[in-house]
Amino acid sequence: MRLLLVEDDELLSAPLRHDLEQQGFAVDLAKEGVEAEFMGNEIDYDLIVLDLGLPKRSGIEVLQNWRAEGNTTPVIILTARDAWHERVAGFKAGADDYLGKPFHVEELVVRLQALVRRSHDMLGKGLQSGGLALDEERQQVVLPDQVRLDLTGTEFRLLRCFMLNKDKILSKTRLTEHVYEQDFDRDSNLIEVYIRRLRDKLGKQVIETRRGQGYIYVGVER
Amino acid sequence: MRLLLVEDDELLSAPLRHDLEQQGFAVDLAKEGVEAEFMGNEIDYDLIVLDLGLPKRSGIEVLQNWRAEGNTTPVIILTARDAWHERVAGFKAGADDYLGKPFHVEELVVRLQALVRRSHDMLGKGLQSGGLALDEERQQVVLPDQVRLDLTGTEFRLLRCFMLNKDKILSKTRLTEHVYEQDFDRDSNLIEVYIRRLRDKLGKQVIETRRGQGYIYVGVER
DNA sequence: TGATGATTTTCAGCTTTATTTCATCTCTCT
DNA sequence: AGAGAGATGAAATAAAGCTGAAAATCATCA
Repeated sequence: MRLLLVEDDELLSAPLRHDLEQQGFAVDLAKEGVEAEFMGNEIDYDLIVLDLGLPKRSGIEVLQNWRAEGNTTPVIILTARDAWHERVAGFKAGADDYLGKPFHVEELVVRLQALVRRSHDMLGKGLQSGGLALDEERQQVVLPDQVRLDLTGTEFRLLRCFMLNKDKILSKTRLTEHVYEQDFDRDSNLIEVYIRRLRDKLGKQVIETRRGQGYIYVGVER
Repeated sequence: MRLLLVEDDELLSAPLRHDLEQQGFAVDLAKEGVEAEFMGNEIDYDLIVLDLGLPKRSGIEVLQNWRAEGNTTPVIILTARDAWHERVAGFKAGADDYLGKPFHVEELVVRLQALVRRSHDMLGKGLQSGGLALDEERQQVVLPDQVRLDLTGTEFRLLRCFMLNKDKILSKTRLTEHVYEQDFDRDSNLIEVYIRRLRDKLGKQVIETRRGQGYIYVGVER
């Protein structure tokens, strides 16, 4: 899955790139508009993540030029959380989706996967893993017997993180980083509390404890 | 933009499907009448392209059954160039447009886009969703028992937005964008106020709250 | 134009729910 | 047994949403 990331801010692009690669994308990085336009046209990407607000050439313009060239690669744009006009302009220019900054990497990944699925016409619902399915639309988890449970925002993000990393150990710090924006390192047992809530809702065995290392999502057994 | 293509001739459907997908439609294919009828009723398509002259069940019959079910998805029918009687029958059965075979794909795409626009902008006859119907003329909502309620302009726009997106979470910002043009003062509880008014008129359960996410229209229960 | 009624918008206090903290308990490893 | 890591339940805090009423706006018509 080849992806072009257009982002001028190194502070943002470096970790983002890392996370996306973690998720299995082959990431190319373009740091400014002209370069982005060239790469987007030359290479056949599966996806493009475009940060609006580039220095030289505006992201909108780059996108317009791609579309004018007949390039139909799915594009998701990143905008400031409240820049409504940018989004509209983005859609008009041919964007397929947008995401407001700041965002959780998981959220971006989910949107990207949705875009890929859409563009491949592989209609499918949400993320499925270990016998559970996530319904992003309604922020619910679907159990094997089709029963749906409501989750709170934090519970949902945490569970998504687990489901994206089934059978992998996730340290508490890693989980904290993914569930909460940015830093956040207060010494608190938040993760423990939410692990408990998830276990209450999904069953105790779904998330195992690896003492001293973290937690691991093993899914529900049949 | 989700589209159902009902076409039994593989030689025609395969390239057509490809072209439509190229144009940005998510295409589902039904190869014969019974299947088509089922899919059209189960899935909430934006458009249906229906080839008359299916083997088992006639396309006309399928269309009639959809309409009988209250399904108002825009339907464009494909007929032989000279079969004017089929066209008449098609319109009587509730088709929104027709196209004679053979045709250029571009022509079909243009008609489809026009149809979408028409159905989204004006919804001429009346949108039906979740047991409620809208009377655009009189700006009223029609309850399952045929009782009519007057709505104010804002209430009406808001409800229409919900009915077009049944069972989907709509965030307050998204709703604001639909109900009010352009940008808008962000910190105001207008949406909450109008949600309340709608609930007062339609019943509390019709619109559910997904705290932190938005609202979701689930229709009236039977 | 100015009065009237309808509709839209604002506001402040209230209720509900989610998040976070905290104190205490339990387990496991040495 | 003791120390560290995690679990648990309850309580405090902070958000998000709800509500009723009043103020502002708009439309209509005499």
